[in-house]
Amino acid sequence: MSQTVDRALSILPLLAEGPADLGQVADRLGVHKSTALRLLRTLHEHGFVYRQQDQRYRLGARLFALAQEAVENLDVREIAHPHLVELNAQCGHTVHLAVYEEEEVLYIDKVESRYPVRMYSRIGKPVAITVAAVAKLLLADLSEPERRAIAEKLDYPMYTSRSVPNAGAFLKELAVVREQGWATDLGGHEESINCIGAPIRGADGRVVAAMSVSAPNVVVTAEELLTLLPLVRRTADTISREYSGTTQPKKA
Amino acid sequence: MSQTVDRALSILPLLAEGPADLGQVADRLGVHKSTALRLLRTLHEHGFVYRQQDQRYRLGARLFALAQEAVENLDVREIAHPHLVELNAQCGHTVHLAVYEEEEVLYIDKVESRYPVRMYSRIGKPVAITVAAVAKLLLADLSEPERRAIAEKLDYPMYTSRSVPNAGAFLKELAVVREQGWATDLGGHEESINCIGAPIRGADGRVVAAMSVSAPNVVVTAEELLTLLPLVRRTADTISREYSGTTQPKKA
DNA sequence: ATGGGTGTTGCGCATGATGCAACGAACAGA
DNA sequence: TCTGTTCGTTGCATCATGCGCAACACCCAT
Repeated sequence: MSQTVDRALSILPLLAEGPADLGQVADRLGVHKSTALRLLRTLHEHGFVYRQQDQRYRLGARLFALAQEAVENLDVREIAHPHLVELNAQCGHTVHLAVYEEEEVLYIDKVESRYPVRMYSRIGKPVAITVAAVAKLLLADLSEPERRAIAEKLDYPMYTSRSVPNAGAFLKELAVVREQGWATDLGGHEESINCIGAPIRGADGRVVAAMSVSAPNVVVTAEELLTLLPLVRRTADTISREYSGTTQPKKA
Repeated sequence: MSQTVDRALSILPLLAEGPADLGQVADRLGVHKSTALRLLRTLHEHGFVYRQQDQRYRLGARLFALAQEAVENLDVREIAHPHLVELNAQCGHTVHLAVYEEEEVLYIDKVESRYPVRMYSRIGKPVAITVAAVAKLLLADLSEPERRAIAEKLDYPMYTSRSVPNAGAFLKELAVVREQGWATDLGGHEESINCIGAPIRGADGRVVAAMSVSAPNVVVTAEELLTLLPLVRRTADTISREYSGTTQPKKA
């Protein structure tokens, strides 16, 4: 791995937190100012970094453009979106779509609840991987050795008393999810929020994405939420069919 | 500028065109395969590229996550403020900046008039949503069903005889604003105060904020205020450009 | 003037990025 | 099964390149 590139790339997440001046960047990278300057200049030439009048740097438009293309390459999102909206119209709760990539689970789409009480989640943000229903669905589809490898590597923060506590419990949960074809998170992330999810599969049967419906206790109980399971699974299946059925969007 | 970083960054736009294998990347970069491999590995470690099953590389979802985070931390106010001050210096009137959030329009910045007669408004305070120019601009950008939903939910207090009286009139007004790209409030909130506003847009063209200039009749007439429209729009556009990070000018 | 805070430049040194060549794995055809 | 091709990967010797330093330029306060 290349040291120079490594440093340059480390600048980007740092700037995502907010604008920073040369000194701050150099400090956080642990390099000399002149080094940071050279890196920033290179990033700047490629449009990944923008320099505002006060000379501070922030992320540039090019990055946003690339991100746009990156997400367009995830064509599940495009196909799924209208169905997520429709599901939200039917049940009123928050709907999420997530994918697994590089040992992380990321939300890539979200339709907000119609109820005033909303949950905090951010598309593009890594998911609480040990408890979220979508994470369980995505990991459950990995091969047994992969599942084990990841399960052992993870931390198991006890967000609540009902969070998955350790690798053993997690693997057991994944086995259940794998078997039954759907997943829940009953207060494992936030005490008062329940969640049910279903997998979206590609033509080869592999899970390519997962979706979930979340709602706080104060709106519906866990049991009531579970009555939505058939609807959620039906929606996921519809998306799966459309995703694997239609022509390949790949160009020659 | 750093050669290594330069090459690494050049890979990303290349991958945006579609997945590519090691050989293709090396060729297009004009470097040896081993070099390309090292660069790709570094990009991979940072999650900027993703390796699919067939070993080909494509852009990683991490890019999307990064951009998402950056957008959230982007502070319109910070960027807009100096421009608002300058506009105030040029015209002397009160300048407002507002955003739409959770079915409310909030003032988030204000530069006071240089004239002794000031208007009452407070940063952080909800705006008179049915009449203020900034509110019209922000709501006009919502989707048609959203606009209608909100219009129906609102109250239409008759602050003055020229206040917008009902949902129908409001929706009609929003259509006009949407079409012409600017908005006014001529005595709709307080009898003697007029106001013109323009939208500030993000990289995707969506309206992220709105700004306005307000002045009482006793200082300038409505017609005189309207002569400031080009200046206001120009300022808003400048802020939009800066906010979305569009900077070609390779500074000399 | 003076000092502390920036960002910028030129330079000599050695680190670290480079291309090569050899290797391994997967595949296809004979 | 063998043989040739085409991938990705690794170790290594070479030297280009990125490195930190120190000096400089600039802006603002005092």
